[in-house]
Amino acid sequence: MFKRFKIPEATIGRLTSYSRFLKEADEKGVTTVSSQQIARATGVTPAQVRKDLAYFGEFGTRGVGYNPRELYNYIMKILGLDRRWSVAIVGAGHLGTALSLYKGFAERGFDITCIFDADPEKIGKKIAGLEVRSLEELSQKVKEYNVELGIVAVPAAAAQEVVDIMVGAGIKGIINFAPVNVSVPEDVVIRRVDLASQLEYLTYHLGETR
Amino acid sequence: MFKRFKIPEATIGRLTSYSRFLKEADEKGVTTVSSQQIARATGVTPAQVRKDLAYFGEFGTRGVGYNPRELYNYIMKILGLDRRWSVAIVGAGHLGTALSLYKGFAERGFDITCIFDADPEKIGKKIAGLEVRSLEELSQKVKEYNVELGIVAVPAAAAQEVVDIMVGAGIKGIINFAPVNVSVPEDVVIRRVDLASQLEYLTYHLGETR
DNA sequence: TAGATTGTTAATCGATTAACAATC
DNA sequence: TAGATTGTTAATCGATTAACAATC
Repeated sequence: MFKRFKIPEATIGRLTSYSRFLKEADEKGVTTVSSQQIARATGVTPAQVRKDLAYFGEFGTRGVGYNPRELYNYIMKILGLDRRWSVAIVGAGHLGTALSLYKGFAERGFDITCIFDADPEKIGKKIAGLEVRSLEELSQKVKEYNVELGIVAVPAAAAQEVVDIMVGAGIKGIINFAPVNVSVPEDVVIRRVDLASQLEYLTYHLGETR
Repeated sequence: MFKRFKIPEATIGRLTSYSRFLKEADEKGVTTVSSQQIARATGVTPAQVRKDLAYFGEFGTRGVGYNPRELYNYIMKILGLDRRWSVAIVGAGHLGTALSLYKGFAERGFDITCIFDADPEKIGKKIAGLEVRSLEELSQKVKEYNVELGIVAVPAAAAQEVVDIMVGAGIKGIINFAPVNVSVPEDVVIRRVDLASQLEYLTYHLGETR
């Protein structure tokens, strides 16, 4: 879309944090921000900010700075967040339930529209106003709700099978919370979030300072 | 501890995945693995594997390879996982509850030993066999249970205050699930896990392929 | 010894930072 | 115009990969 050449993965993460600062600035009524202000607020260098933005276009005015609202809108467009996304969660256990109820998703444009589980005990129950459905219904509901993104919150042993079903139904982007790597076709984007690994980073760094 | 010079952050993440492969190999009774086998299993180059290990020492035998059990043990030591860690969770909402019940932590040596919440409605309830306690008790319980790591699963507005209490009690490593950046003293390691950002990476990459 | 694989150095690649011309 | 700040190029820094001597 915007991508003309290879963009560092880290740039995308930084754009997210720039956008949060810009939104706040706009809400405060600020009409101009400099790369230095963005940099200070997000903990990077001003050159980094300008370089990150330069990958996608020219959004500022020399000698002046950036308009926070305009730049925010550009970044949201770059990140694909200038519209809402329909998301399915598979796994209605504790984690799946917690994620279904998490308000932060809707705030960033992600609507949890359906929840699935394999356990007959859970099917039919309501979470966040949504009925938990069987995996057999997934394909149909994905079409019905225009689901494009999925979240996997099932045990490791079930993850690959669940992902296959999701991919088969046409889901194009998946977050995997199961502690196992799963494979997907080339055109599907998958990202694994490993909860235990997060703690492992801490213990390594604590050992380091000893 | 092992660190003699600066080690790439990515190396630490890769060590984690090497360790998982090595454990499996050992359990299968394999007595020798090569850097090439480790590389294939974890999706990196053999040179990368050897380089990552070289930061910490010499663990293989030239012409032969590595002993999976030995190398696993070395890596666990490097990561600070050659012992168990006591972890406190603050926030007994849906996410805090899900994390308290998550079995994957104990498997990697992390024992959730106490759970705290500010809400009087939740205090006294039991989650995963543990009583939810008030924040006033945090400092005392941290000492009692030798807590060194903490997980923050509270709303954004409460996160900084909660982190301050944790740091005051002597907790040295924190995972923050609240959607806000919090500050800590230099000697405390903090890592933020932003759930909505995970989905934002997907939408960017989906836009890219359009 | 011949074959294999490590540990390490040198080459390459990529990302960040510094510097500055363009321009408001 | 003078001062400020962008967009971009060049310099630097750091991480990955390739190559190979050491050695089992």
